[in-house]
Amino acid sequence: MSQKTILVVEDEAAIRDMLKFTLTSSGFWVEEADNAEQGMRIALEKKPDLILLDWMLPGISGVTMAQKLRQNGATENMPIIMLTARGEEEAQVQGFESGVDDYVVKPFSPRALVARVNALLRRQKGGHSSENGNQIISGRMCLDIESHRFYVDGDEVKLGPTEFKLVNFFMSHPDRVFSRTQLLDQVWGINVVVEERTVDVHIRRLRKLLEPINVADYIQTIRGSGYRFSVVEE
Amino acid sequence: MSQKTILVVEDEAAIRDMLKFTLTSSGFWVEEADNAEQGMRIALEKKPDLILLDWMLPGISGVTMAQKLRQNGATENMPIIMLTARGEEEAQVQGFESGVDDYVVKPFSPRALVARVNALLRRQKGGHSSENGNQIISGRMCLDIESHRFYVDGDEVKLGPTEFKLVNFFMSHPDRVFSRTQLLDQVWGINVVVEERTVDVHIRRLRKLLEPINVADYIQTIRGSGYRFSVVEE
DNA sequence: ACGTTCCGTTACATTCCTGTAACATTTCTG
DNA sequence: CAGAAATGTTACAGGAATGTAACGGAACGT
Repeated sequence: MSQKTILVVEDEAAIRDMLKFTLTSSGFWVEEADNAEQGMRIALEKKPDLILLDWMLPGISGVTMAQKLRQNGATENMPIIMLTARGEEEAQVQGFESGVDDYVVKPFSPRALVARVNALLRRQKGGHSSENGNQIISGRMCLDIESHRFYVDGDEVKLGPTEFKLVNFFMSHPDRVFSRTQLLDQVWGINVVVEERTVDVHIRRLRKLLEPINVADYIQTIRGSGYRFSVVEE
Repeated sequence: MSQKTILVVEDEAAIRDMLKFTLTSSGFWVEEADNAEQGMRIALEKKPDLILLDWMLPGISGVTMAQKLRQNGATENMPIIMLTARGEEEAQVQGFESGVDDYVVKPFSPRALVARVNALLRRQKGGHSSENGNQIISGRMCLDIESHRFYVDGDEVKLGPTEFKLVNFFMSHPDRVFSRTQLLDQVWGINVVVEERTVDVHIRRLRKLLEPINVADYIQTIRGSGYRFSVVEE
């Protein structure tokens, strides 16, 4: 499989260098741009496999650029990860509306970022780790959407309907904290009204299933914020 | 393995470009047509490995084209994936014509589409279940399409018309979950309007036939999602 | 016309899952 | 350390999803 190209659009040189170092060490080829215009040009020329896009850019903002990317047929399906500064909660919502696939809040750990990048690339197509396009592989776990099966270390683990949806959502969005409300919206669906604590119970049920195989700590509690699924050790 | 050719028949240029980009990035060679006549011509000339066909086309519709493809000996067994819009899906009595191998509802994620394309191409070559001529062999079962007979461990099991179609569909699409609606579309046909629970009853009848020979658990219930045919043990 | 076979529907039985509440435990805060 | 807040944990009742059987009718051949 060929080397993946990642386009980094970020005006701060320090962060850009850090990103380049992190991604290069992980085996990616990195293209750089410090503003949206240059970013667009490189996106069209080099056709990167993924774009890391800063939310705040001088001139044309990251959101606007994301929208332009989505409108152009050639760049329409490029995975985009948005970089946002802390405290821009509204920005994140708006980011999703503009068709961004994921976002990362600064400051972030390099490992977490790489995990997110890999997850997104995996969703994009077959990817390095999986041959089959419709399965998500995360650490020792593997989720096959089509056959509706879940494996840990190659052995199947039976999941109930909600458990399956939860795992599916978590594995598609690794290393990111979700509040109970967000989980209810994403997994249960909007317009479904249930107690927030219901989430806890289902997390518990999932953990209980994963305990015997020692993968329960993939699901982490972020006190005061919600839950996070992560392949990275605590 | 040689490069696979995929014919895209789609009138909207934007979607066509997006498809071409997506498929090309995944290593396919793409032929394009913006109407059914041109599509038919290319299908006959280039003999693509797979056809992506829009449901709504100016002039001759995608459905009609699919039927014509099926009637022509040269194009008879080309895999077809139908693209349908959400609105049309409901208007045209959700689902699609039999004769189509798979369908994708717009808007779709490029990743999902590539996954479907790969799955279909894999199936064509005989992936999981081996198709020798007009026989499908799966585990202890063998379905002979020509003679319209069904064998388990070499002994014939008599199947009714619907049971035969069900088994045929399941054995052609192993290890994949289908909702009741999908099964109705695929096995009963698009324009047949029956209760969803009818599927359950026929699954029951099929299981009852397979019980005496202990192969009933090839058909598995995925609570909340539908049914799945699989050679794998429960 | 008669019997057979198959189909779709319905009604009822059963299984399994879910949401909630109640209580236990941990973590935070002053 | 005490109290509060957040989360872990368990049990249970109700309900949704599915299994199952029986009925009436349509299609078909005899």
